[in-house]
Amino acid sequence: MTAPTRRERLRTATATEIKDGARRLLVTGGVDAISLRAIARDMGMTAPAIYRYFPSLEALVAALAGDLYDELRLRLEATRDDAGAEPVDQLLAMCRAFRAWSVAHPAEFGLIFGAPSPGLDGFVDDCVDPDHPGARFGAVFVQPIIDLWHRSPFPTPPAELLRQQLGGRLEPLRLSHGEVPIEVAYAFLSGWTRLYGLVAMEVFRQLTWAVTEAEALFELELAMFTAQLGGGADQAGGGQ
Amino acid sequence: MTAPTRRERLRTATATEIKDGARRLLVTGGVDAISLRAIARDMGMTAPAIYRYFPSLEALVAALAGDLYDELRLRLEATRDDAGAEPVDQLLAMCRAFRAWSVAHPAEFGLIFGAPSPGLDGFVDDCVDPDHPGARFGAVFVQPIIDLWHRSPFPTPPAELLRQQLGGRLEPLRLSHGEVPIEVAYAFLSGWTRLYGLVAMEVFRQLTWAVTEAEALFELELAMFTAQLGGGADQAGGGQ
DNA sequence: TTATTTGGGTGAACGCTGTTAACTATCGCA
DNA sequence: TGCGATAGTTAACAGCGTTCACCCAAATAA
Repeated sequence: MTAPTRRERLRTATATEIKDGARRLLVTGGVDAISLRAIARDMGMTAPAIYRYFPSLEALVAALAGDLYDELRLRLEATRDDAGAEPVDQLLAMCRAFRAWSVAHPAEFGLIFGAPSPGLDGFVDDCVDPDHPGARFGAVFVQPIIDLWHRSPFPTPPAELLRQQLGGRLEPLRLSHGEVPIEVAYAFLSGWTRLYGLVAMEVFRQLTWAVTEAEALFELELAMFTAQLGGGADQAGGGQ
Repeated sequence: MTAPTRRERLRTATATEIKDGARRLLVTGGVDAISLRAIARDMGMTAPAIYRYFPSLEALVAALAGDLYDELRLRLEATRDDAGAEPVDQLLAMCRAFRAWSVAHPAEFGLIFGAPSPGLDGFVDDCVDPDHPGARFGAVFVQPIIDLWHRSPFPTPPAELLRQQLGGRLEPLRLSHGEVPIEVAYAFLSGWTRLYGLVAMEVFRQLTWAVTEAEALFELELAMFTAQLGGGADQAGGGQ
């Protein structure tokens, strides 16, 4: 790991400038608005020059998606580290931070958590690799749940039932986290899908026909979830 | 409502042929692959002719989205009508049918339940209108839950808490369903977001890094949910 | 029956897009 | 000083949504 040469510094600087331009277009006009020509125009370049940095538009978008996963994960890790030692407090803070980032960045959320366009199929399917930004993000919730489980086991379906129903289907998870108690694995999957569903429906505006101010519903669900965990420290409150 | 003239018949026939072509392109190549020129080519026409039927590509995609909402809603209504008189059985059958349709039609699911592209902003925001296909679809789950609530009230958070937290924010829902008990409104929102989250994560392949065969997880969650409703008729089972 | 209006379809064109090819200038190194 | 890699250029191709002017056949009116 030697110091980067001048060439390398310029190269990564240009690459991030390209990705910044792509993100700006993503935010203002959606994923369809990301165009090599527009990015190059904003940079005072011509479009073919971008091919020195990314082999195609889709590869650029995939790289941007990876960066967004990392940005969100770093945000959640910082939130966890600031939330004290109680795992339940860490989890609550992370859930709120996840929603806050998602609501504040709907276009970015849509890119990484929405319907994968066929061009990004490769990117999303590579998630089986534990080093994939998507997998690294997903894993950020696992450790706090393990901690919580060891500190004060929360009620779950009986382990025999879980083993029978989920059994060997959790091997991808085990591959990245070693031996995770199956109750923890289930709690993670159940909780993560609930969190995702709630936030995605709000960001995608799928609830406007039924409810206004989805944040109230979010805080309510959070309170119900912690109550289900066996009554944690911070219940309800916290959301105005 | 007089009989349609010959002109009108031909017109609607051509319009549905256009939408069929659009759907075919959606399925094979994603939403980006829907192009007026490709549709027209497949029909033996030229692209500008389509403008006699739809004012723009986005309008065509919005119309297709509306049709897909209706298709899914009709499917779920048929499922409900075939599921006997017990509301809990109706709900379980509808949940399974929702997942089955979504897994079988990932591209269509992505169009109507994924990230809304800025071009479809108008379409999704119009969901506040109860006659909007999206709102009509969402409402399909409400009535069975009302029935279930009246037949055997399931445990919910106390009504005072719900009123305090959700209060007037449910007016859009009330607008389409009249006076819905607030416990029912909460149960609907909570259950629908859970169902959506689980199915969307499977269809969008957001769980591949953690679990294989998401159907097992789905059936497990379904069993947990019915248990939470106070132990229903059909528990677990049903999914191999 | 004849004249006319309407509606559906065509062809050409504009400006945009991703991508490739050939070419050029510059930077870093021996 | 000279050479090779690197980063950029221009030109071009094919495809896209969209608009315009035009045309023809079918339905309608006289």
